[in-house]
Amino acid sequence: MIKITFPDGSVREYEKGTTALQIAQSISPRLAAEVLAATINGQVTGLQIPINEDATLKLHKWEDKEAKQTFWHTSSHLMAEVLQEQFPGIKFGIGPSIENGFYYDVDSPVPITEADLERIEQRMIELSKSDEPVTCRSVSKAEAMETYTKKGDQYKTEMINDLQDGTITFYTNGAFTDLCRGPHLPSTGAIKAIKLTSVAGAYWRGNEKNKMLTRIYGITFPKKSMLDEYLIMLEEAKKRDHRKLGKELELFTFSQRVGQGLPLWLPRGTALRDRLESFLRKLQKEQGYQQVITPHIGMKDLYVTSGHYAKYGKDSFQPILTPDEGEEFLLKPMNCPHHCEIYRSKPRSYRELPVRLAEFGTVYRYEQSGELHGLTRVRGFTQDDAHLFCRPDQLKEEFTKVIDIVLYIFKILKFEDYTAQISLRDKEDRTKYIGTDENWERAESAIIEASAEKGLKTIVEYGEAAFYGPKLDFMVRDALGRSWQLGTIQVDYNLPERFDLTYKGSDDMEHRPVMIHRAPFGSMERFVAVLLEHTAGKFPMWLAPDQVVVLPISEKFNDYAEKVSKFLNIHDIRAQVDDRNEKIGRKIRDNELKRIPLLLIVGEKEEATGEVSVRLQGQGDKGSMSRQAFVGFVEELVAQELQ
RNA sequence: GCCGAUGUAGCUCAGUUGGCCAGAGCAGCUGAUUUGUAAUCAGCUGGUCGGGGGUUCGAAUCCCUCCAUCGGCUCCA
Repeated sequence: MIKITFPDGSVREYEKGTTALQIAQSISPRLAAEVLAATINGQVTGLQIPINEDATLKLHKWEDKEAKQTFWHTSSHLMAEVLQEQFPGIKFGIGPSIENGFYYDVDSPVPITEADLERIEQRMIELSKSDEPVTCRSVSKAEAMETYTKKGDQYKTEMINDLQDGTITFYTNGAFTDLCRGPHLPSTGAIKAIKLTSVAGAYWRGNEKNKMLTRIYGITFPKKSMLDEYLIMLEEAKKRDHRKLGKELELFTFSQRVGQGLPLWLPRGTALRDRLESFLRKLQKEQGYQQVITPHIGMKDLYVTSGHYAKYGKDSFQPILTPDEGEEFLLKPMNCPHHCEIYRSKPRSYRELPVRLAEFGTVYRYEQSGELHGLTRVRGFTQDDAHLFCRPDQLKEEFTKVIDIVLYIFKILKFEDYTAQISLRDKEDRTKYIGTDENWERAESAIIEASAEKGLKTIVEYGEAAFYGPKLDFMVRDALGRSWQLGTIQVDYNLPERFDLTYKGSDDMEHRPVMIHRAPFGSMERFVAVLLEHTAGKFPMWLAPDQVVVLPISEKFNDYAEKVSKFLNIHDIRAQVDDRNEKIGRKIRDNELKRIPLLLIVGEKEEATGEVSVRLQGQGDKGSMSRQAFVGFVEELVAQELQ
C-alpha cells in the first residue's frame, strides 16, 4: 500500500500502482469527470500514470494552468494523429501547449494551407468521439533512435540525441506514437471543441539558418460554449486593435509612397501625442531634467566610436554620403551618442551630477520588413529619451526616481497589468559583457533593490542584459495578448568609456560617470498604440484630442454654439462645434462613435438661459448647467484623472 | 529576411467556374428639410480592380514578377 497526501493535508491509502484518475474516482465520479491533470510530488503528470510510492497529489481541473497545458498538449497530439493520417510522409518537430492553445511544427511533403484546417478539425472531432486512450511507454535511447531512424526523421532523432537514456518516453493515441515527455490526458474524449486557428512558418529549433517548418496553431476546450466564448473574446479584442482605431479616430496613417513602417501622424494623433509629451516634460522638469535638441543625423564615425556601427550597422539605414566632401552620415538610430557629446561639451564637476539630458528624439532603424507591425514596430519613431550621467553612488537613487516616473504614468493611465523584467548577466558566460565585475554587481543590485523597494511584480531573466549593462523593462500586453516592451531603464558603463566621459571628483581626480538610458513610454508610437488598445480609444479627458463637441439643435443656434466653444477655448478646454445640417440624434451618434468625452447640446432653451446641456460619453444625458459651471465640471474631471 | 494568406471607390465589403459600359452601404458634393439626446429624404460625383509583364478573341477573375498589408518565425541598440 502507498500513502497519498492531498493538498488539504488529508492522507489516504491506495494499492501500489493506482493512477491519479482511479484516486479521483474513489473520491467522487464527478471529480473524476472534471479532473484533467495531476501534480505528483511537485511534478505535473498525466492522470493515467501509476503511482508506485508514497506521494503528495494535487488534482487539476480546467481552471489550473497545469490542466490547460496538459489538455492542449494532448490536443496537439490528436491533431498530429490526423496529420499523420492525411499527409503521408509528414515529419514532426515539436508540438507544445502555449499560453492560448497549442501548435505542432511539421515538415510535410505536401503543403498544408488554411484551406485544410477545417477538414483536419472535423477528423479530430471524430477521433475524440471515439475517446482513444493515451498511453505512455518508457523506451531505451537505442530503441527510440531506431524507431525514428527507420522513418528517416531527422527532427526527432536530433531531439533524442540530446536526451538522457532512461528518461525517454513514447506516448500513443490511436495510430500516432510520439516521442514526448508528457504529460497527457488519459484519453482524447475530453477534447470536445476544436478550432485550428492558423498556419505559419517557423524555423526548426528557432534558428533562422535551419529549415522552415509549417506550424499549425489551434485551441481546444472541454465544452463547445467555452470555445464560442473564446472566439467572441477574440472578436472583441480585434475591435480594439490600435491599427483599426487609429484609422477610425484619424490619429495616424501610413503611405506606401512614404515607405513602410514610417507612420504619418494626423492632426488628432498629434494633439494626443503633444499632451503626452507635455505631461512627461512636466514630470521630468520636477526631477531636474534638462531638455535638449539634437539633429536627426550624425557622422558615421560617431557610431563607430559608440560601438553601435559594428553591432547594428547592418540594421541601420545605410550611410548618407555628402556630395562634395564624401563624408558619411547615418540617420540616427539612437540618441545616446549625441547626448554623450553634449555631456562632453564642457568639463563636469561631481557637484553638478547627475546631469539629466532629455529629448523627444526621433530615431530610424531598418527593422526587417516582416517584423513591422502597426505603431508598435516601426522604422521611424520618437523615443521619450533621456540620459542620466551620475556618480556610481548616485546610481540607485536615480534609478529609483525613474521607476517613480514610470509607475506614476502607469497609475495615471490605469495600466494595472504589467510586469517588470529585470535583465541580468548570463550566470555562466561573463565574457559577453564589458565593464568590471564590481560595477556590474553594483548596478545589478541597484536594480534589484530599487525594484523591490518599489514593490514591483518582477521576473528576473539571466542573460538578457545588454552587453553594456543590466536593465529593467516594463512589459504590457496588447488587446490580442501580445506582450510589448514599454518603459525601459538601462544602466550603461560602455558609452562613458567609449566617449571618455569624465567628471572631476572631490578628490580632484578624473572619474568615470555611470550612464542611465531611460524611456518611460518606450516610444511615443508604441505607447500610443498600447494606450489605444488599453482604453479602446476612450481616452481620459486630459488626453482626448477633442474634449468637447458642441451640438447645436439646428442652424439657428450655430452662433450660440460658437460662443460656447470660444468660451471653453478661453478656459483651455479643447472644444469644437458640429455645425453640420443634421438632426441632433445624428450628431450625437457620430460624435459618440468618435469617442468624444463630452457633448454639449444647445438649442433655444440653452441660448435663452445661457446654459449647456451635457452628455457624458457612453452615459447619456446629464442635464444642463451654466457655461461657467461646466468649465468647473471639466476642470474637476481632469483634476480627478491626474489625482 | 523566411513561411503562408490577402490586396476591388476615402472606409467596410459584393463581384461563383474568364464574357453586357465593375456593384452596394457609409463618407463626400448639391438640393430639400431647421430638427431636443445614437443614422431625415432625394439627386450626383467618385475606381488604370495594388504596380508591371504574360496567356486569351476577351482578364478584377488564369500565370509570372515586384510592392504593400495581415498571421507567424527570426530579430529588436
